[in-house]
Amino acid sequence: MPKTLIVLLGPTGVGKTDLSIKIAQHFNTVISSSDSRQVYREMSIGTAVPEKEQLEAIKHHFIHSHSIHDYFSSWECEQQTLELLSNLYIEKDEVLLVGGSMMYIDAICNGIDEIPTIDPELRNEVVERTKNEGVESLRMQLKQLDPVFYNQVDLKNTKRVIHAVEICLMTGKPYSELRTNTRKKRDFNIIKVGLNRDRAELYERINLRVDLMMKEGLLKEAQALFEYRHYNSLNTVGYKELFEYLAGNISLDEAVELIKRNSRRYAKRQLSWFNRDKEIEWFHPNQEEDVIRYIEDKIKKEA
RNA sequence: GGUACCAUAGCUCAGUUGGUAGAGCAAUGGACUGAAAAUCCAUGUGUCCCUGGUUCGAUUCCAGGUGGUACCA
Repeated sequence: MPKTLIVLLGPTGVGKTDLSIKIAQHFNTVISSSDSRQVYREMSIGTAVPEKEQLEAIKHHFIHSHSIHDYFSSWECEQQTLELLSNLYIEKDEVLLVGGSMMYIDAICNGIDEIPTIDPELRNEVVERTKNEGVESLRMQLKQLDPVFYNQVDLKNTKRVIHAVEICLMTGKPYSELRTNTRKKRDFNIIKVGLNRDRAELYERINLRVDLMMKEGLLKEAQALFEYRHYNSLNTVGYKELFEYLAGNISLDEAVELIKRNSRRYAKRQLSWFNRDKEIEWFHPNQEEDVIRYIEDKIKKEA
C-alpha cells in the first residue's frame, strides 16, 4: 500500500486548524505540524496553537515539541519530520501535514541541500563585522569567496549575503558548490491542499484574531519572554511588536496595530510563495466535503 | 433656523497665483534552499462632493445645492 502525505497549507488565519481536525478524523490519522513558531513550547497565544480540545482529539507532532533555547530550522524540520513519518507509516497509510511555514513545507516535500549548521560564534563574528565594516565589505568578501553565488544573490538582502559568507568560511568551499537545488525523491505520495479566502475576509479574520489574542493575555506571554527578545525564534509577529511596547518605544495601541499589519503582510508573503506551486489544489475552508473527496480521489489514482 | 469654516487616494491631509494632482500611513505585485512569522525588491491607487456661471481651459475663481464640523439661536 503506497503511503500518502496530505499537506494542508494556506496563509495565517485562513482556518487551517479547524479543517485539519476534521480531515485527520476522517482519515483516522495524526497531524504533523509544519509551523516554525508553534514548535516552541514557550509560545501559545501569539502563535495560535490549536485549542486544548483539538490537541486532545487528534495527536499532534511538532507542536510545543521544542524550546526557544533549542536550535531548530528547516533542516531539523526535514530530518525530524521524515523520521517521524517513517515511524507513522508503519501503522498509517496517510499522515496529515498542517502548517503555513513555506520553507518548512518545502523542505519536507522536496528536501534541501546538506549544509553544515553555522557555528554560533562564527555567525556572531560575521554579524559584528558587518556592523563595523559595513555591508559593502562583506559583499566584497563574498565576491572573493564565491563569485558564482555573488552574481546570483540579491546583494541588498544582507541576511543572505551574511549567510553565504558564513557557509563559505565554515566549509572552506564556495556556497554555490553546495547548492545543488535538486528535488529529493520521497517514498510517499504528496497531496497538497491549499486554503484561501477572499482577501478582505482574510484580513478581517486576522485583525479579529489579534484582538482576541490580546484578550487572552498575549501581552503577559510576551512579557515573560522579554528577556529572550534577541532570540531568532522570538523575532516573531505578535511578540516583536509587544517587545517594542515593553521597551517603551511605542504605545500599546500602536503595537497592536503593527501586529495586525505584520500578520497581514505575512499572509500575503505566504500566498506569494504558495501561488508558485502548481501542485496545490485550492479550496475555501468551508469546503470540507470537497477537500475530502479530492484527497480520496487523488489517493485512489495514485494507488 | 443664522453665521463661519471644511469637502482632493482606502485613511489623515498637502497642493495647483486657472493648464485634470502628491506625501505619510494603509494597500498591491514579486523574490526566496539551515535565522523563513525571517529577510529583500518593485508599484501606484483619483468623476479633486454635485449643478451651473466666468474662461480657450475650472479640481482651483464666482453662485446655488448637498454633506460635515464649530459657534450663535
